[in-house]
Amino acid sequence: MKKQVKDKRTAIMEAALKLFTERGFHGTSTAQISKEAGVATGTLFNYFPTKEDLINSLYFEVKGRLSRSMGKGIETESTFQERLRRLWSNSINWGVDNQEEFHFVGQFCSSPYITKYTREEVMKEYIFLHNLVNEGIKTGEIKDFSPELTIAMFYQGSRAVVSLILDSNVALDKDKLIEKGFQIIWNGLTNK
Amino acid sequence: MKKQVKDKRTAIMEAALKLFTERGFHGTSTAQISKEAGVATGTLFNYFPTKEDLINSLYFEVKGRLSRSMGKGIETESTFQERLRRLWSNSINWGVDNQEEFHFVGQFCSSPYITKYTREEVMKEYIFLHNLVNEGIKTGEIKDFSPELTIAMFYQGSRAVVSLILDSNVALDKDKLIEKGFQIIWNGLTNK
DNA sequence: AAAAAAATTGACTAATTAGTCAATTATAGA
DNA sequence: TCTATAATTGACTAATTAGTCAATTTTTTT
Repeated sequence: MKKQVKDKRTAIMEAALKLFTERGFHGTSTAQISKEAGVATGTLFNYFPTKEDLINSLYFEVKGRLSRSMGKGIETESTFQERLRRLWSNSINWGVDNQEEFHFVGQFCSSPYITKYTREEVMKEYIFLHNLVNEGIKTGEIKDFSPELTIAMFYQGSRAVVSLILDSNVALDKDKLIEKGFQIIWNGLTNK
Repeated sequence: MKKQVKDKRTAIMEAALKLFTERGFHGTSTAQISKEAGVATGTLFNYFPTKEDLINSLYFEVKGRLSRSMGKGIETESTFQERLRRLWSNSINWGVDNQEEFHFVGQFCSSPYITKYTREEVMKEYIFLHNLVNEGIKTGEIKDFSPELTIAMFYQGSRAVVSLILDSNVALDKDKLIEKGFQIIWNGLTNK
């Protein structure tokens, strides 16, 4: 008895996420995805006209989830530093709690299958990050490096910490590592 | 008239680098690689028993080139800060000057085609980096975060700067960006 | 120069691919 | 209930795939 499929579109995306991450884009056939999702091969093409559409939709969806996780609760923080720290820990915790998504993004963010259009649409979901950084620069809380540089260092830094936590086989203190990473970024962006 | 192929193995690797980066691993056929390299399909399998062997050899080779570029000239620098700065600019300049390699590494560093063995062999090429960081920690020049965290933040930070330089369509001052990036990392790792 | 060894070739194969479409089943509106 | 519309199915196809191997060419050794 197959597990009941509530929403076939979702089932297809979940199957694709798993298989693309495991075996790559062309390494995964549409037949495999359909089978894993519990639908017929034709059904996949009802929801996604091509395999490339599927991975682009998936990429957009996953990056959207990340951006929403990142922003969770920042409005409750009172200082700029606390807001940035929250953003930092949110990012890292998302990666640790959603390994499949984390690796998927890492594998496909610079892959040729993701179109320029998708990349641009994804960018729009991260405007709040730009706003926050600009605010910090304006109030002088962080130094005036270019906002793009600041964001890129912040984002890649957070990915570095997630990889470190995931790759490590010894049980290390996750929260301590998150805080240490934040110290590096915060000290780097401010300058006492 | 085909351009003369001095070394077929090299030609195959160069072709594979270009095509894998452009179209992904399974998106590139061995026939395409052979054609691009100017050899017969059978020749490829003389040098690399399987397609997976080819990409693993290529990954090892490219990461090796990066590590050698990174280390270039550090022995001539007199202070720890200058050695780290040199490492930083070497990394970034390598990425900017070798875009294909840079994107290849980004695309395949967390891909399922690269074996655990290859990853471990690659790691060995970066021991000098660990040594340098440990030296800096021991002499107190940088703060005692874990060496792994330090290296991960440093490496991902340098990749962030390369991406920023490559993605930017406006002509921005590369050297200024490299120096700004270094300030962030240096301020982050020390704490005045 | 002749013989032996090594490198190179490309036609070939069995398996797999993304995507189609006519037929079937499920859903919704009257 | 009956009808119309929408969703789902899976057998099918033309193209492509990684890898093989007997024959040929090139290089090395004597």
